[in-house]
Amino acid sequence: MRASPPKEIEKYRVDAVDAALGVLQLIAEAPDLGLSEITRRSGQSKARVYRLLCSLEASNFISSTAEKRTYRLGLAALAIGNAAERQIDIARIAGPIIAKLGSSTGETVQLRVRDGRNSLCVAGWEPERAVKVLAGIGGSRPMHAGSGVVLLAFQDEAFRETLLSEPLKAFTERTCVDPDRLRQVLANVRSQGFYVSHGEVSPDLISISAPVMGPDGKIIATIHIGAPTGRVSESLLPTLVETVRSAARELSALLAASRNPG
Amino acid sequence: MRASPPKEIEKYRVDAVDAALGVLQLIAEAPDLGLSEITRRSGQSKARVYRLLCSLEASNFISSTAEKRTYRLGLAALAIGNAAERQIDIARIAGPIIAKLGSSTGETVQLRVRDGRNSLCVAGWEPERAVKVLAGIGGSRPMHAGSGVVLLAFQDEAFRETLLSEPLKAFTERTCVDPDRLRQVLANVRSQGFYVSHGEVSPDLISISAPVMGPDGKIIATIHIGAPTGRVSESLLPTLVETVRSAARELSALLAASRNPG
DNA sequence: CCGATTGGTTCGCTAGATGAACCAATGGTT
DNA sequence: AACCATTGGTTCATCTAGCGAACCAATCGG
Repeated sequence: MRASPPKEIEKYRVDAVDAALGVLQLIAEAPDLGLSEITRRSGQSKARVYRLLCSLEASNFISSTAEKRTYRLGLAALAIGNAAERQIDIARIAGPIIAKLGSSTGETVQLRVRDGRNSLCVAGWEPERAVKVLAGIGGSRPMHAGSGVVLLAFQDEAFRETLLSEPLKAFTERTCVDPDRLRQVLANVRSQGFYVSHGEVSPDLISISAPVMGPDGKIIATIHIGAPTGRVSESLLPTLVETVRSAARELSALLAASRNPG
Repeated sequence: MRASPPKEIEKYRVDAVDAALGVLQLIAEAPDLGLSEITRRSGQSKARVYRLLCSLEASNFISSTAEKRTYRLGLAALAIGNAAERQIDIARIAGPIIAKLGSSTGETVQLRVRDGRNSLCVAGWEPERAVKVLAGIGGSRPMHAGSGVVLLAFQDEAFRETLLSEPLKAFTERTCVDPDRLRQVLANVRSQGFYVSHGEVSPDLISISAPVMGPDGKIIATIHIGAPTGRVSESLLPTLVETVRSAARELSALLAASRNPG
């Protein structure tokens, strides 16, 4: 069977399916919208959106609240998500390590992977404290800020450059949006093997990230802890960095082991 | 706007979308199958399945392992699932109550709702013990066995009868598959307000379930604890039953409160 | 009381999805 | 090593199924 000639996924896509999945993701991001609003945001025709909604609803991927005629995710979406958690190696294997890192540091932990040009949180852990960072599992954002920087640092140069050549969104005034400075930062991350971010994603938030590498030397994910700046003193930092790095190494090793069964 | 005339969801369904969602669910249940096997199981034509797979993959709902040409759920599925967990009232609100019930009894907890003619686990909790029942979040099975009995007991009579009129699958030799006896059991559950199941779903497993009711008197879910039979002595049972029932009542109240905001 | 907007429905047209047939590559069997 | 069944992937003429414009009745806000 043909091994390498790249199969042409793009040219076989079924338009109706793409549109439906788009609507589904729209509803995931913005629940409780009505037909008209969904139509507007999706840029499709109303009749089409309505039909897609019917199909999605009939399969229980979405459900419409009885009277208000407004849509949100349904039970099938729940089921799919939980199946995904079991099927996706990294989410499953990382679980225990994330929990350990969390309870030993007492701070929120996130595991993020590249999803297209975004950084997506695939697993997380939250401490039982009044003040904490939200884990936001399933959340997605550009990878040029916060722990995403680590993810970006270890991508192919080509990918990095195309991403740097586009306008970069500033989340706070501390977000680095200058390509040249960012290039410097990325080089630093590559040589040091970790990254500490101060208020780049939201003010008063500090995060410490380290890369999870595959046996082929490619990056798989970033693991990081996030804490309110007040809780991370200058003296505490080095210990935390080492704790995060060792968790990242441990996860890298476990993943490598799982790929070569036996 | 028309209030009651039932909108005709069925007749607007888009075939390609239905087929795609079917394939997606197939992959959720049985990951790591190849094109041919998926084609066989879905009963569609190979070309169609291939196109659907392309669309699903392009949107990251599934991903194909590089060389083995085999498919499993992708990152978008994860993201959707986590969004669903946040959007679906019952899954979100039940979280703390489930955890409390779990840690106070030391046994696995499940919250199950009706999904079509099945009972679907929407949330769960597992103890940190060597021997325990699996939570199986996202799992689905017929509702005539185990805690599903409670779900069935409080459905409309019409629904109950149509379900009873069909052949009932026996999971173990203790599963009740006789319509008449089952009718008796259901009546009992309705009058007592709880149900204790011994090895109906799998041997050596006991479960104690109570219904979560809506303000309209309709059933919303069942909450139950599941334990190895050996850990539940005759003398312990009454206390456990009361603990489960009170958790169910608490959840019912919380849900009622959330529906009438303010 | 009115105009704007909502969710839902109809219908004729044709773009686009469809399935049968085909291909090359692979792997187990003899 | 020659075989055959099976795999993942591709093509193309056919015709159906999805399409959007237009429409409807029910609400809502003012």
